[in-house]
Amino acid sequence: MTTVPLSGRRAQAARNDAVILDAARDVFVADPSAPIAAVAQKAGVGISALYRRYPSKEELLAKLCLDGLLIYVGIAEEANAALDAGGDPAETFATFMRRIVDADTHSLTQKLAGMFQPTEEHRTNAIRAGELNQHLVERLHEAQAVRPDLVVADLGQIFEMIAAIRFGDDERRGQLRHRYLALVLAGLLQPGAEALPGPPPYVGEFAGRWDKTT
Amino acid sequence: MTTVPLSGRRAQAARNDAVILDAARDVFVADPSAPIAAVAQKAGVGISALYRRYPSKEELLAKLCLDGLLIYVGIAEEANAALDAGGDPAETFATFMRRIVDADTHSLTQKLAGMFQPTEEHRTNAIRAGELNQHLVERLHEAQAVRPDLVVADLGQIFEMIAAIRFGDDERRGQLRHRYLALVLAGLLQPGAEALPGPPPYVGEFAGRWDKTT
DNA sequence: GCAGAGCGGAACGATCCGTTCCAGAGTTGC
DNA sequence: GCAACTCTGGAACGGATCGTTCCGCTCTGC
Repeated sequence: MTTVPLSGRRAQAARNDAVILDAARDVFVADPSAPIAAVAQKAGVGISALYRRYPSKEELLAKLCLDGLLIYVGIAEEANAALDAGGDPAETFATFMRRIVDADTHSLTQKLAGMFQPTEEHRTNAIRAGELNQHLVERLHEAQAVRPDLVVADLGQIFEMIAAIRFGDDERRGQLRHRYLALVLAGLLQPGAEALPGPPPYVGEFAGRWDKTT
Repeated sequence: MTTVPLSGRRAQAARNDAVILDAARDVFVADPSAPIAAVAQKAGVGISALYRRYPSKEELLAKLCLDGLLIYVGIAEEANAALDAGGDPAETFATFMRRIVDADTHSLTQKLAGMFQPTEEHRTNAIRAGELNQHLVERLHEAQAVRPDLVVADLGQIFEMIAAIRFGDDERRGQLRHRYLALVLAGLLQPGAEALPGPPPYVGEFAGRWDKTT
């Protein structure tokens, strides 16, 4: 980030950097298999402006996904820090879930996984995210803030469920997602609840998502 | 259904009727935009066998969707009947939800809506389903079996969330869906719960889904 | 004024998919 | 036993979509 005010073509180019990335995020969050032309149109630029910055669609998706991972890791770190600092477990957990849902990192990470060759950076951050999740769930169990059969892999499935609410514009979708997140949390924050049916998911079940299929 | 054992080409044709419909249901439930060749392959027949029975992909989808609607209506009618007969509200409701999830009618109705021109039969059954939902929710509120801010349109969103769990084979997917349905029900079956945040969905919000877009 | 960075969008080639078509195999009526 | 017919598998066709390339233009920095 430079504070020097750029002018003319350079300024437009610098603005386009951000505009294109924003448009790409919006478009691919709404539809992971959207054509690249849709991104250009949403950004209000030509296709050349895209290919000048990213050598291929795959690299653009990889960038978006990595951004999503980093956002997730950041929020998860803050939640863990808050817990370790003695914050109220239930409230900290609820805030964590709300922040992840608002950032819609699930649509940037899990939904985009498999559409590009993951880099080492993707892998390390995905592992880091897993560690943070595990730490978080352990703390919640220690504090007996959640139902005893909550498992790390449940988090991903819950985000997947919430992300499936795709109705309406940004604001309405956010409202509805918060509604159902609150409903799920109401089921989750019951330390004395009896066990949910069936074997729980385990993290390894979902690892295959990152394999590029085509 | 005839009890006369058919032989030769007729028998094969009769068998293919069922085989094709089963394959189509499996394929399109797994991926609503799957190519028709995938159905033929899954059914183990040629493409001709499909086009002999349905004049176009659209009509096949319309048939599957109508079947799904009828299944939904049937299950909803039984739930309402059980309630009117004095069955336990919470248990009847849970059973209703479980049966819908198992039948996966959401993947046959909502997910397929918009991919074909709906017929009058689709419309009347969709309306009927809405009436049954409304009646069901009213009974549940009268019995104070569920949280007071549960709304008819919540049912559809919940089915949408559960249907978003698409992992693994049939059995594993069923297990996981039951797990998260149980979690949601745990949040739902709380007559004294405080209100969920944000304005609730209303049925009209989702009506646009049935419009054919292409 | 000019070299070149940055851009818009047409054009290209590959892929996918719904539908049609045809030749052959099995079945039925006579 | 043979012609007519039904049903089938799958190749072939035509249209649509989409990632990528390419060309000509504009504007800027010097």
